[in-house]
This record gives sequence, structure tokens and C-alpha cells, in this order.
Amino acid sequence: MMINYQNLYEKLHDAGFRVTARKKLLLSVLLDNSDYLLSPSDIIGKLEPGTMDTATVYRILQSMHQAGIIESSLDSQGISRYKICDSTPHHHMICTSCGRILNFPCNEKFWGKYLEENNFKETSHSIEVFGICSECQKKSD
Amino acid sequence: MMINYQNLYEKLHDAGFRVTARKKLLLSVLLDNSDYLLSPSDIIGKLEPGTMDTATVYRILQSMHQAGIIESSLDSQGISRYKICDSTPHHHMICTSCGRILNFPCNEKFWGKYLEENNFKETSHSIEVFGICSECQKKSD
DNA sequence: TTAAATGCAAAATATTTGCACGTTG
DNA sequence: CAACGTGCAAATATTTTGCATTTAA
Repeated sequence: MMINYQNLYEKLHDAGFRVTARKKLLLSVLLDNSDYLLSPSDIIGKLEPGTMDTATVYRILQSMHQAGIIESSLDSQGISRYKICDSTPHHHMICTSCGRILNFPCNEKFWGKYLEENNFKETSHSIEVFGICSECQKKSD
Repeated sequence: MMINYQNLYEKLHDAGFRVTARKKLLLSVLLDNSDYLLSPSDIIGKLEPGTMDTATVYRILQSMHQAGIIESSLDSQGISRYKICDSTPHHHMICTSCGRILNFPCNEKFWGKYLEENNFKETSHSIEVFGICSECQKKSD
């Protein structure tokens, strides 16, 4: 990964947001957990109690998402989860046991021909594969 | 489509649920809107006021999902949405303008080789393509 | 008849908002 | 210093739960 703080700070700044202590702190949590999708409460749980208000976490996540430095998705319970954007477009295999994320590339849009057939103008897509990762399979043996 | 009420009632019954007036009513709403993903409040909005309690709608949707006669997904706001299960496995192209759903088949798992590479045991997947359908494109011209 | 279904009210949870104050640029 | 960020408290919104009553099988 070529992710570095300065680069992320710049992106925040370029999107019109101020680079504050809270944003730096929240960013460090996300970087320390780049293999996982974190919910707002996960993030709060990883901080010293009283470090940051819930509303602040939500607002910062919103800013970072707007600045394009984090990606979001909804878990099976409808809770928002976030992680630092990866450099290349891809999709996720999400282990439902440990929560770890494995990436896989999106070389070919196998649905491309259906877009054409239906004259459907795609704006985005969401592809997630759920299951059990190699390590968790071993554990349950 | 080969969907008929008797068949659905049987599936509910076989899953251990009673076939009640509310369930029949809710089912008719879903069948009348099988091209759309309906949220609980969408469903309530399509019924005469006071016909069914919110909690009842949630409980029935849960039962129907458990009985395997409806499929669920989360919209961009994290709200649960439901529709009658289609007979063949497939994915959805969802028009973000009118909400209509177009189906496309899942012939080939293009991510199959990544499952093998990572020894990842898939249990389920979620594939959704968002965009603007043909009709809505025309409207905006 | 009796276990499941329902309505009602209240609770739980996630997320948002208004406002006063603090901080960045 | 002026605009943006933050904490706090309260408001929304969705979904769940407890309990008394009704109803399907």
C-alpha cells in the first residue's frame, strides 16, 4: 500500500475540510484497521473513552467519505461501516466470522451485456461475497 | 412467473407459520409490486390506514423471509427492503430514479478463482448494480 | 383449546440536528 | 477574525420487545 498521512490530509484539505486533531486521530484508527470495515461504534470503542463525541465521529466520517478517502458499506444489520479507500478498484470477500476483508479485482463486468440489452445506464455497483476465510476455517476444525 | 398464492401459503405453512388475514394482505401488496423493493413503510403506505400495525408488518416480513418467500436487501440509507423471491437465481439492476428492478442472471461467478486462491468458503453474495433505467433516461431528455 | 399472531405502548439502536463554544487557516 | 469543527443534549427514524387479547389450526 502507498497510503500515507500527508496524502490523506491533502485530500481532506482539497475537499475543503480542515485537518483537525480529531480527523487525524480517526484516520489513524482507520489506517490501523485497514483490513476491516469499522462501524462508528467500533471506532469509538478503539479510542480512549471520552476522546471524541459520537456526533463528531459521524460528521468526520461523512466528511472523509465526501473527500473520497474512505469507502462505506452497510452490514447485514444496516449499520454503516467504513474503511480507507484502496488504491485500485476491487470488491470484497468478507469473513462473517472474524470480519476480515479480502480483496479481489473487478476485471470484467460480467453484467455488461445486460446493461446494453436493457439500455441501463450504470452509475455504481455493489459486490460483496460473504463466507468464512481460510484462517477461521482452520480454527473451527 | 409461476407465482401463485396457494404455493406461497403452503410455503408459509410448511415453515411453521399460520396463514392469517394479515399475511395474505401483505403478500398481495408484495405481489402487486413485484418489480420493486418495498420498505416496511412503503408497505404500510399501500394499505388502508389502520389496517396493520408497524410491529406486525416487521414480524410478518421476518416470517416470510424465514419461510424463503421474500428476499431482502438494504437500500442506500440502510432501510430494509423486500420483494417476492424470483424463481431463478439472479441479481438486480436498480433504477435510482424510479426504483424499478431489472433482473439479470448470474451465469458465471467471475470471482470463483479468487475463492480458490484464498481458500475462502462462500456462503452468500450480494450483487447490485445501480443506475438509470431506459424509461427514466427518456423522461429526462 | 392452545400455541401463534396481533395491537398497543414503550424500548432499543443508529443517526442527525441545533446551538454555544472552541479551533483552524 | 471569520468560518469551520466539536461537544452536548435533544430529536428522528427504524426496528424490536413485552404484554394482554385475539385467532388460526
